[in-house]
Amino acid sequence: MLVEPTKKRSRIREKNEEVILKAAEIIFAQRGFGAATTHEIAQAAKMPKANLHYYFNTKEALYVHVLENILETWLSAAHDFDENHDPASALENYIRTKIELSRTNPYASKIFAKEIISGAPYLETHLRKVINPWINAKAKIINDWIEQGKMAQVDARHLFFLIWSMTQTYADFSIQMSIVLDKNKLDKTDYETAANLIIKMVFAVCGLK
Amino acid sequence: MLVEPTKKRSRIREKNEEVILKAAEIIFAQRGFGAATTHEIAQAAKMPKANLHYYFNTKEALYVHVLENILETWLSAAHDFDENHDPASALENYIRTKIELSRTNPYASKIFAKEIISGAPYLETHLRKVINPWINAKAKIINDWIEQGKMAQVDARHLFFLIWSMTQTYADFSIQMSIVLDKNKLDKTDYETAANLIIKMVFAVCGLK
DNA sequence: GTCTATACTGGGATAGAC
DNA sequence: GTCTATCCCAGTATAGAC
Repeated sequence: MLVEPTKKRSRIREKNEEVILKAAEIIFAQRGFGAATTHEIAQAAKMPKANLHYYFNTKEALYVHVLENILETWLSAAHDFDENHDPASALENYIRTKIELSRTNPYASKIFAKEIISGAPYLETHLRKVINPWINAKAKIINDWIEQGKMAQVDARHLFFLIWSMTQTYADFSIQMSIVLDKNKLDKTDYETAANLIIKMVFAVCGLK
Repeated sequence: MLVEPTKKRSRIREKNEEVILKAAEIIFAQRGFGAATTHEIAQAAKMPKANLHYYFNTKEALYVHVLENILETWLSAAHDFDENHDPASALENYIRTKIELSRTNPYASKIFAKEIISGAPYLETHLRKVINPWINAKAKIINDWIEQGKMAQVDARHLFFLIWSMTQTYADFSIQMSIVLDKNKLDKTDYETAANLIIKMVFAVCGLK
């Protein structure tokens, strides 16, 4: 009688990998890939450094896992920007979702930002394969809306560049903002003020509402 | 008869420090402080690593010099945003200057961005001392304009957060943009499109023009 | 699966000849 | 002022006991 092979990854592996990924996210956000140390990540995960290498062979493999998780969150956030909505509700939903992501998921945004600023060494392939088709589809939707007279003429790609920058800056540059606003941490009101202001600007330039 | 003391820094020191600072800017922008290596900076400056340490004792000292240069450029760019202008020309000038800085000075923007995203470990003091007073003065000018009925009610600080993000994203995220726009490098037209779109959005939300 | 000890490498910094 | 050789530590990764 054969021993049952482990068909699924063990419970304990599942759990530990999650702890490591969560710790890694924080350290990679603070330091970037190159400056992060496995020692510091291990400390944050409250386990010896050797265990990191047991679950993720190399620092690079760990980083790539973290990046992939981020992209997943990213893309699932963009689900209801489609041609079944009107421009106003599609854009408002999208902006509010992105701001909410910046509030609840600042580390992901920071890692992504550093990766792009560095020249996207680990992400360029993904960008070309995944994000490019995504934005092309969205740009087509916007251009259709423009043709149908539902919104004003606007460069769809540059509009997305600006929406991305305005929403993500509330994660990436939050330290600068708390210094300027003289508070320890941005609160929910700040994110609402931001969302409303961004929506107002985008609506105005799109001739909406 | 005494030997004339070297009253000014030698010509050759002047020259070499400049070469090193220029090389360091590029490498720090790509890698961030922690991941940059003095070896790589020395290569970019076409001199042996030891010479770096001769001119700048430590990597940290070199980084701080680079940061200080950036802040200087930054602040001098904001000179003509004052109460002697009308809101429209002040804002338009400021946005065009910032976009032009992103185009001509992308490394500075990237180093600054990574420093802030990392939690501003080397810049927090400067931010509190220099940039905070700056934005408070500008916010006061804007609030005066609002009181005088020259522009619509708007949160001045958040308006600056958004202008900074929209203009600097054309330096920091230019790699992502060239992928999306399917070109090797952004050209002058892209920066003009950006400036015009940003100005349009800002004017709309401020009730200008 | 966990952990200590350690091998090995790369990088910051310096000594000292030129 | 320049440069080679080198010191030394920090960091990735692994061996091997438990």
